[in-house]
Amino acid sequence: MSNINKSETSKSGAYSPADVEATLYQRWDDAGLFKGDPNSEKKPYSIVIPPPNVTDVLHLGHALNTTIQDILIRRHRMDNYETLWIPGADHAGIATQVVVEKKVAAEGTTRREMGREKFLERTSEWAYGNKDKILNQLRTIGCSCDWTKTRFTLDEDLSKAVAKVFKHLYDKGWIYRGHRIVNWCPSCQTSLSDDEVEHKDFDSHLWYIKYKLKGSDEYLTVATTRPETMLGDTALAISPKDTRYKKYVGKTVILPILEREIPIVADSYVDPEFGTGVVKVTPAHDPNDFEIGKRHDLEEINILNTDGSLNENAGKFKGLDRYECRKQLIEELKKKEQLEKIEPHQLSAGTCYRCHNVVEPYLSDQWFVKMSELAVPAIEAVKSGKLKFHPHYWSKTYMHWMENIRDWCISRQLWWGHRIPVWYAEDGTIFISTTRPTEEECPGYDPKTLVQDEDVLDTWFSSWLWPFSTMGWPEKTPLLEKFYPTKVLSTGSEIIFLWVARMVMASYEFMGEAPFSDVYIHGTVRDANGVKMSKSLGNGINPLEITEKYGTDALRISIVLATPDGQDPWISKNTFEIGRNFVNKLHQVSRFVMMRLDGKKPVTDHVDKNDLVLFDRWILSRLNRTIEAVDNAFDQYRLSTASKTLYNFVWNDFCSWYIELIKPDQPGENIRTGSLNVATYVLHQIIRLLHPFIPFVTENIYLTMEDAKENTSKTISYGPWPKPEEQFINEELEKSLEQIQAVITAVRSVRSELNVPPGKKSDLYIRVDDTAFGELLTSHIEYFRSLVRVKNLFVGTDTKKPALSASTVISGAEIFIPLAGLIDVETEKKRLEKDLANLKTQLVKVSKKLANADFLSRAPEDVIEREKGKKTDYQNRIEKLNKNLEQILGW
RNA sequence: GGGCGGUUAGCUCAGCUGGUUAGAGCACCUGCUUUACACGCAGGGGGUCACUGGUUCGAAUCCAGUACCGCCCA
Repeated sequence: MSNINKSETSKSGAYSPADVEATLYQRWDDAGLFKGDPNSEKKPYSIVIPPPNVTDVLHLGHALNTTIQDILIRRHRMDNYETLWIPGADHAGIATQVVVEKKVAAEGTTRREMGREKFLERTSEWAYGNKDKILNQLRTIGCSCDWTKTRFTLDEDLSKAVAKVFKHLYDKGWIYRGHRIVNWCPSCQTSLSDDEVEHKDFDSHLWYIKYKLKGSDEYLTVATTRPETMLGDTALAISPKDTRYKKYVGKTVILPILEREIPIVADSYVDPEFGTGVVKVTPAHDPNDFEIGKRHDLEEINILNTDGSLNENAGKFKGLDRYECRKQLIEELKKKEQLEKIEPHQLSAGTCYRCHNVVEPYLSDQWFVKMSELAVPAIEAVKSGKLKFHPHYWSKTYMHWMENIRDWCISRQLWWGHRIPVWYAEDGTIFISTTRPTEEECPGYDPKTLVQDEDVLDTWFSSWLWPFSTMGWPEKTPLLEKFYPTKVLSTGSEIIFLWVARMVMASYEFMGEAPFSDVYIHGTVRDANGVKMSKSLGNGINPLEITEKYGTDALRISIVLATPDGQDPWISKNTFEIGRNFVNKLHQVSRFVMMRLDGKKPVTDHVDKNDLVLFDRWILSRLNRTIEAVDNAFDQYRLSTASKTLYNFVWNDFCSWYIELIKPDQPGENIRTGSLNVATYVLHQIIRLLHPFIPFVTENIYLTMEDAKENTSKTISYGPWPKPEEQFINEELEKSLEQIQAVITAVRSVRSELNVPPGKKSDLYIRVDDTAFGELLTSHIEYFRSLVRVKNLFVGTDTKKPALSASTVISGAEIFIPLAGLIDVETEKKRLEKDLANLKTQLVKVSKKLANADFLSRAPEDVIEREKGKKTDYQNRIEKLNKNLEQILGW
């Protein structure tokens, strides 16, 4: 013990996690502790990690999310479950390609110049390197993932799953190619699904443009938020109900600048209240206009290149960026007096979730998944309670999305990802295959003439299979057999649609059941001012710096303590002090216990019920209540509550009360053997309960207690997980202890307020209301003598108040401390008057209640009794205080 | 526009089935080299529970509305 503690305790005496953590992690990993065994007889408990994307570096959000998962995994590993936590990463098509394209650009080349193959080589190199980096960072925060099962969405097995799923859905008619308006990111130069678009509000304008009627001086004014799209206008539209414009339907106007003749149509989509009631119709650049165009058989004119610049259909604006075009076009309209006015306007526009540029509605041919039928079992799963969200209200968000589900655009105009397994013959016939079809696979066609789709699939099209593709599906693997479905998915609310919902749908379609029974949604990490932490704002905290400064355990417990169940945590750098302090406290108290054991083998698995004093029975009662509360919190996925419960038990009940009470009066004396055994037992239970939260310090204490630092087969990781034992819970006994605590606190308070030097001891006179309280005190004074600095204790129902003594009144007793020469009459008087005023307020309250006939007739009996008891107690104490005050005034 | 959260001490949060003298941590004030821990110990100050109504013998807690903050969807 002693030499071990030297290495882990710095000069100041504080715990030094750096000396412990890396070694223990290595030890666990080497021992194969994290491996999930599909042949095990134990009940399974599995989790798949929400794969961080390969462009990520570890941030506090990951730390929170993975700590939660590790807590759940470790808790169940201790509780005799066969646990499996599958780690991995996803290839993040858009994000990764953007990163690598930037690097390539810095070298003066482009992906097109490099060619597909070379560019992908380059991307792989970077992505695989970064993937290993971030997964290694998870080890630093103690994650007990089964690293032998690390998966990546582009792995061969997972790619097979993707291809199989594509073919299955295509054959079912649920994957189709559509000519549609999609969200186009001109910066990433790819389509996006609806869920990858983030809507943001912008201060913008409404431009009112005049369209001249053909062969007339009259004109119609149109209000638009995107004036440049007028270059693609192929009609104007009005509401059929709008009498103002009815007469114009069927006539034509001249499109300003391009001078194209376009018709005026009536369509019920038009809101007569918005703008002027006349809208321009641009079928190729607005989803609603696209629908109007279909209804009226309008031409679709695409005016944009893929990079957001104007194409040849824009006339003289060709080649200009969309926003430069807007500027010049407005100037031109002004010159031509075809701009009526400009009004300020709040605009909500979609932006790309990867690069945050404004996306353009863009007409193109893309692959879609039909979602309506996939959603059916996924909706039912939540309705029937097979799938539960924690906190439960997130199920409403999920349901709303599911019930209004729209088809999913899954093709991306990228190179990094799963290439769409579609081959086209010259006549448009389609064959599905990841590799060039063989002659048998395309009868009647020459395989050599087939051309594969250029595009790749949305990354989420591979991650929606994650819970089973990582376990080897479509093969029937032992892993799937043992560990599927998983138990719980832990994630933030922002990917409920993108990922969680889709996993549920895919799992029902391909596995026939939900991928997990519980979804744990944790908060989003914010800085000290409540602003979301983000790379772009630079307000993030690097978890690795925290582990260096405070230790991994401190990072973990702090972040869990700081994250309210179901809410967003606000975290600053000194948030982590709470965890550091707690970890140190635990280390210190275990050091104390070990020192007192003085080399004796500790009893850790039971207590001798025949050798217990009041305090021992009390801490056992508190311990078992704590175990119950912690289990209860775990059942409800309230990890913050669980951690706080343990924090309070350890710091207050165990350290501040129990240990202090069993400490011998004199430094040299031994602790009573029975109590020392209880302390050891309780400490052992504590480190078990805390191990999921702070695995390192608890394992370190365990190994020290077991004297097993050199024995690598020993570990706390396999439990047993403490179970509550009803027999130890005793409310009466807890009440007795509360009475003793009340006396101790009252004496301390008096001494402190009167500035009695802590070293000065005094006698203590206590006049009790009943003899039971008196006996409780006299029989236990030896245990708390040093806590109240008492020389001689005098207790009785008729104990006299000694001269010149301070007094204080608690429920059931009057306490006198003779302090001649230390009492200032004014101070003492003020103290008593303050107490008196307090009690009088309470008495008024309770008296009023008891004077209320309605209360007496309607409130339950026990409540009335309680109130009566309070009244008597207050009156009692007030009377005593008054007497003491009178006496003081006589001094 | 629709939906979902939130509003309790200076700050971050508990307070779950209505009855508590409304709690904790941090911060603040006082004292302390007390036999593990100053990353500590002991004591103390600090709150009209956002607002307005309602239900009830009784509301921080339940209901309705209002205001403000945040998120999601359109």
